[in-house]
Amino acid sequence: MDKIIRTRFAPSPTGYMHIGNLRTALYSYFYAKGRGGQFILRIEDTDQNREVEGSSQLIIDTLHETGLIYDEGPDIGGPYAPYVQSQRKTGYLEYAKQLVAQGDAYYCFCDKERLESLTDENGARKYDKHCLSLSLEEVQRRLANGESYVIRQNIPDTHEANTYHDMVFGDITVDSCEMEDQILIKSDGMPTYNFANVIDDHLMNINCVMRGAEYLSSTPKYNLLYDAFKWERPVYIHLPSIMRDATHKLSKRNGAAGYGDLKAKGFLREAILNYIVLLGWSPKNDVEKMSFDEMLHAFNLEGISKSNAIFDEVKLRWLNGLYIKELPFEEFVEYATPWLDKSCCRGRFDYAYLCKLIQGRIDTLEDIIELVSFVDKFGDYDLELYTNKKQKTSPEVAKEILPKVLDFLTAQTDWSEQQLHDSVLAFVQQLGVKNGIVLWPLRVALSGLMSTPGGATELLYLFGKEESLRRIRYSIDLLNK
RNA sequence: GCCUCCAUAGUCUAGCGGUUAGGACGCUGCCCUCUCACGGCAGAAUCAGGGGUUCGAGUCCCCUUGGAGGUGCCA
Repeated sequence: MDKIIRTRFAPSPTGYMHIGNLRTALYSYFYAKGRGGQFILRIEDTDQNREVEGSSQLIIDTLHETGLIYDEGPDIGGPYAPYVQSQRKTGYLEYAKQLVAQGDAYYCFCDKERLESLTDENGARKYDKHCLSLSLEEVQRRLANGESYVIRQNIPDTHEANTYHDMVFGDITVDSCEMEDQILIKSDGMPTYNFANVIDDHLMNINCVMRGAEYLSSTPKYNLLYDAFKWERPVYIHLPSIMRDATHKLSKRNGAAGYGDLKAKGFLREAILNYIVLLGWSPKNDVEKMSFDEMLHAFNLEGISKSNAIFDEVKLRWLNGLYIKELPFEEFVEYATPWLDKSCCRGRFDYAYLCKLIQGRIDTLEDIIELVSFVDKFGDYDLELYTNKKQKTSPEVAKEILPKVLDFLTAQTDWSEQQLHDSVLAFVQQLGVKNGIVLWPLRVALSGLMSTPGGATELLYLFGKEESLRRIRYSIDLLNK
């Protein structure tokens, strides 16, 4: 019987939820949950200097918001609690000591200066196993002296091929000589990521490790650790990076690299998740728009790409636009309201009607602000706007038509949307001209713009009778100047 | 420098020895239309280069080139 899959998402609390990390979490969640497995959250905060206040909560909140519900984690506990590495401190040193006793690790007292002297002309440095030769007595003596120390992994310096199988990249082989005797326990007593990671994954029964490809070449070192403890190695799934462009990783410094940044720019949760699941994975059936559930069931390892993917906000916008258009109207109004409050329409006009006009015309919620700004752009405008070849209109035509329209509208009592539409069209028919002859000049007269979200009759309704008539009169004056 | 990995249009990708190299974003054109947008249709655009292997290579191998990652008391 296959054992159940246990994956973990193990971010370090560095301040924000990077899109790449979110994708790793998504894949891990889908992989486990799509196969009846478990998904665990563990905070890797062994570097106390880099920890950013509040990050852990941000991670937890984002996971909740995106529906990546973990079975065990810092806030909900679980059978292997605690799920914050800094709180698990006690065990690591003991495990390291076990390795020392076995000869798989050793105490090192080298200071920074000596370490730096080992740096070669390329800036690379490989520890020379200097302290490996220290006698047991000397180590005891220096330890008793309270000298500062670290514990290093003892990796054979003979040429040995270390091979493991990665589910995405296939077999990876690294020569022992290429691996440095990495530090397991830092001088502050904390384990390094490299060590804590292995210990905790084993202790927490993690049998499937999904993470960024930056660990591809250091994984053999972790495997040596698993072997030294005689623990079973997990299944490895390394993921390619998400890039800003061909040569730069997506990062905080260059634009919207965080989930929160994207939300702030008016992207919807569903669209963000849908887009990033496709960045590096393909269902291979040409389907792109998928619900969370569909992604969960479709996700598989075969579809994971080996090469880095460039984050394309333009395509995200397209997908986001799709999601916005499909939003039930009431829901869209809810999403749009805060943005309308931030726009020049704040507190003016019928929000629901505005929403009706804009829902199909935006890709992000942020677009609302610009799209809706047309209401305030009315003023002196270029009369050439009345010239439209296709509609066969010109300033002259407008000058002739507009007063008639004004009279007609002034007499119009029913200002409901439907009535407005019907009676304006009936009026046009009565004049015996084509729709464009009236509608184009009217729309320009109402907006002073080349294009608007909504046509003439829609603008009439949006602005209301008083404002509409005011604008038309203004435009007639402008034409007569 | 050394090590590991990657390489199909501008971008995300399908392809797993025989295809008119498929889809999507973006772009261009047309249609629809009270403008814009939506929608519909059509189009331009890709196997990094060079060697092999094979009857046959985008697919397998090697080299070159380009790129990413690693080479931390960061994760």
